[in-house]
Amino acid sequence: MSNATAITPTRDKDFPEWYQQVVRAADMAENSEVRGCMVIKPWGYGLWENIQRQLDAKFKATGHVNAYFPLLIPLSYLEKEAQHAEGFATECAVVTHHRLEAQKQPDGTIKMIPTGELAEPFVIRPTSETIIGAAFARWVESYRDLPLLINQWCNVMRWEMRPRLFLRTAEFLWQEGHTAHETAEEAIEETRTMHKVYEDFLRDHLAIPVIPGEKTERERFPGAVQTFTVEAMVQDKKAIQAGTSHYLGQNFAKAANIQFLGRDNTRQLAHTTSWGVSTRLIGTLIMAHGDDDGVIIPPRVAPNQIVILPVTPKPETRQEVIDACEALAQTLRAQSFGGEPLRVHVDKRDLQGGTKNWEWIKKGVPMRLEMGPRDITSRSVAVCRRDLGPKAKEFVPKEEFIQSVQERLGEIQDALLARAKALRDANMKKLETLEEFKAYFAENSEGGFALMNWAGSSEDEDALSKDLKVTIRCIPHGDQFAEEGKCFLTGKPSSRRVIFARSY
RNA sequence: CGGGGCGUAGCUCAGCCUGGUAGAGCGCUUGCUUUGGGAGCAAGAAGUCGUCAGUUCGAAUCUGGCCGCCCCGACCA
Repeated sequence: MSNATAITPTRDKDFPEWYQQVVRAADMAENSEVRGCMVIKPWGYGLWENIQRQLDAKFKATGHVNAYFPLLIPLSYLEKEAQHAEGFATECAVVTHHRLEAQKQPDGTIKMIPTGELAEPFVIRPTSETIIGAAFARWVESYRDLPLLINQWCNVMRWEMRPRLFLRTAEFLWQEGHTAHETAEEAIEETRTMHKVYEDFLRDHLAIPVIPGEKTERERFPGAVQTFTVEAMVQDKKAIQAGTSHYLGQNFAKAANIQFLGRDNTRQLAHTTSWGVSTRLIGTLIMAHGDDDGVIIPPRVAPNQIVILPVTPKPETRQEVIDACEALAQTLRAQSFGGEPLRVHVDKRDLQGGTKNWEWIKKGVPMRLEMGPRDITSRSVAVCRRDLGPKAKEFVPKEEFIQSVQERLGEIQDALLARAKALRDANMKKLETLEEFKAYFAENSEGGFALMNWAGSSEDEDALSKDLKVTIRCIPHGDQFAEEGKCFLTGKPSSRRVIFARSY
């Protein structure tokens, strides 16, 4: 093959199409016969399992426990919180029947006809605030029952108009944390804690730098009092919301009647929160780190961190090479990275070396090792780092490699974070006027994160969104965004810059 | 839900305008050659041309209904 890159088109040529091709080339997922629903293949699911396990440990460390709630939500539950109901109304799958009747057709085939209409339809959960709220109402009687700190790993369904693998599918996997607290302060504290957990996880595990901040009213979760978000920038300079945590006030407690007898012997409504990340993280990771040869997975979450490719030019030495590779794999598996045993795979398939090599490049394995007869003799391995070019290869004495493997994986992890951070910082710009703003987000311009002093209304936001397809991604936390100035649209005084960007 | 396009082998598509029941590339299988490398040559397997109906001696090709998918908008973790 003479292709300069493994993926066509390249990122520059057509980013959305590149994304689709990368997912396919990495064999992570495919569209299924069910509209909007994907099949997550082992390589993609393995990544999800690692994300899941590592995040779960962080949830446990912050005092949460896992539980599981029904997939189906009584329609009436959704009617209890008006804003929430409206927010999800247009994307709900509804279950109306509970049995089928087989009808024989004249041509001998069978048609299944739904019968047994339900008195009250169920909605397939788009999120579980309402049904978990109902459980909380039963579980909470006294302030002594609080806080309630629950997480659930599950699938949810939102009937999206335009699905895209990992980024927006009708069914997706996620975790949703739901907590109930005695006071507003404590609930807000919980919301901020989880917001921080997401920020840390994205940075330290996925090597994605994010900007933590708060959503404006317009972008807020339906029914929430405050929504916090971590916003990432991907390589086409668009923003993607990578995780959210919501302070729900007493809105859902009121709707579900989560009441407790307080320390002062009066009945009070609980303050609740919810927070979640989804398989969208995988899409974010791909768009943040991928290159024109495919995905690049940060070592901490890679299904395999190291793949060993036996080089077997002659049949008579094949077994010897494979044995040596297996032995090396065993040695490496005894080592750890990020607190977990190294995940090492020996690719013994009887395929051409180049084919296997490119396959793992496209899948984004952080490190590839090649070992052949000559390397056995010289007691060395050929080391290829995925974050460097496909041809970059370093011959390292085997013992030295074993000794330095942690450090080497750490370097890749760090390099990916540094690269993503450099991209984001280079595409974040303070602008002052509406003219500059319009030019920044003009049809053919690159765009990015525009940092703007802002004091506009939701209606102003709406207008900008319709006009330029740009929204306020967040009101960022942190001193570097605090700045006295005038709103670029309304001229009103503003003490903080917000982030505008096009988004996924 | 509006506006446009498309449904032909596992994948990407040609053929349709000018009706005569199927083709290419990639992938797959086998063999030979090659190989520190996504190689070459040869042979082979694989499609009731989305679906239902109409026109016709005859339909992938013309006409209509239905279903599905893709792109552009509104919605979105």
